[in-house]
Amino acid sequence: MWSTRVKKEGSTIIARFENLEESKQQAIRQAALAEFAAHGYEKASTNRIVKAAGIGKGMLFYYFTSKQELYEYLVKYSLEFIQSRYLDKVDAAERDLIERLTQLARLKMEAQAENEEVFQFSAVFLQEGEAHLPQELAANIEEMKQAGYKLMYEGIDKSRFRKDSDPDKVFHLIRWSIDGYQQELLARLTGQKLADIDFAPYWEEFYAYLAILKKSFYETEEGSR
Amino acid sequence: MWSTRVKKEGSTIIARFENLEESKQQAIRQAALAEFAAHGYEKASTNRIVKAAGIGKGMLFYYFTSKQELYEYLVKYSLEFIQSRYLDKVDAAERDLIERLTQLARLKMEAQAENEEVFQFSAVFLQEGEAHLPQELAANIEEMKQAGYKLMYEGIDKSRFRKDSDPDKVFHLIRWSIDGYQQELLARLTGQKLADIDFAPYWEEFYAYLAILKKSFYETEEGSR
DNA sequence: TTTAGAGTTGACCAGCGTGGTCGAATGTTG
DNA sequence: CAACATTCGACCACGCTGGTCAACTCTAAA
Repeated sequence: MWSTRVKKEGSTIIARFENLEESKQQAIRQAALAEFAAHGYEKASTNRIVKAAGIGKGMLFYYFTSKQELYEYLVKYSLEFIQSRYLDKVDAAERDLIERLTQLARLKMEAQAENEEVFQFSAVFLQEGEAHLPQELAANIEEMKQAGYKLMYEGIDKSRFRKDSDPDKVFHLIRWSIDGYQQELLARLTGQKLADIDFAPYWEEFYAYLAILKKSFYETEEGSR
Repeated sequence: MWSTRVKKEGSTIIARFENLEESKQQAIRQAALAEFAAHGYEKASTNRIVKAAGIGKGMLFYYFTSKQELYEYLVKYSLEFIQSRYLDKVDAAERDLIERLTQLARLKMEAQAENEEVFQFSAVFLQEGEAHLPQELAANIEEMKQAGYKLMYEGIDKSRFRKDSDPDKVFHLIRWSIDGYQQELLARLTGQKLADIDFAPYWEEFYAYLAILKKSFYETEEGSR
């Protein structure tokens, strides 16, 4: 049936994995992502991965030739996930800083609720750097970093900020404030499954903070007064 | 000479360590702090510690009966260090939030420059929780957490904030802003020895941010206008 | 000079967890 | 039936673990 790719000459061993039912792929991926996220490359254990994934040891090395290849696959997968489920959704035409950051926060939250492990794992491979990775993948990581950077810093209309202060500094103060709220919220929510949480009350709280930020850092609309 | 404590009945094995020359104690302590900070309790290696400290394997277990005891000693040491070199120096009578946070930031920076490893290690044992620790020490950790919390949240005069916004929210926004600057500065400075850095320009930059915060979040002094 | 004992070393130990292999068992397909 | 893909976990060699200990040096008192 779907065995075409496997039978062909030049089929990669990894194709065996990609032709698995999605639910099984997902189980293995999540187990592996969580393991690497928790321990980093060197100290991650393939034994713990297979146990958590509910498969025999042999299968992991039937799907992937080595721990290394598994890791590379996960990096590639995470990169694609973050790009398509998060970065691509951002409207770069939004020139208002608070609107932009709110969008970033909301989309990231949604993507994170969809697959928490990917984001935890990405923190690991961003920190571990090029070690254990072919240069091509390392370049892809750098690209994604750049893309994220642009989404955060580029095309913002700083003329809306209060005129009596350095707009670059105001920019950062707003960014830090929103980051701070996000971080603290995430800390408050540790232990719970993100996907199960009703975020409505938190968004309300968040908007109250934004209102204060606008009042404090934006030029008032009514000229003098 | 200083062998009195060792010869006495009831002398602890750890006294051998405490009677060493300070420089040697320091070498061992720093090596161990760095190792535990980098790897956590379980994955920290006593072999790497002795190598980094420049002593033979045997000596570590001559000074400390076990890895566990070494860990407990380091926790105790770090607690005392942070208390005496940081928390105790804070002037809790300062009721202005920005002044208080500035003080906190400055004192923490100074203490961190004095012994970076202690702070990195403290992040580890705060996260690892009570595991590997006698309840008495765990209680001490909790005390220090509380003390830190009070220094950050207690006795602040929120009446100075702009009247048109929820003072608790303004409080947090200011806190996040200052935290954000501190974190970003620390990130910018990774790799350099904190102790070697001339912080003067950074403090200047910091004060520029504070001026904006005051202008934006504090009630203006000149009544109406 | 002898000697007791503190200080110091690193080879060594049993044990465990590692990434990876493989023969055998079990589908699945023709 | 045969051919082949899939699945398993016992097994392997190995590296590193926390901890021990016989041997050695150093110091200082007798």
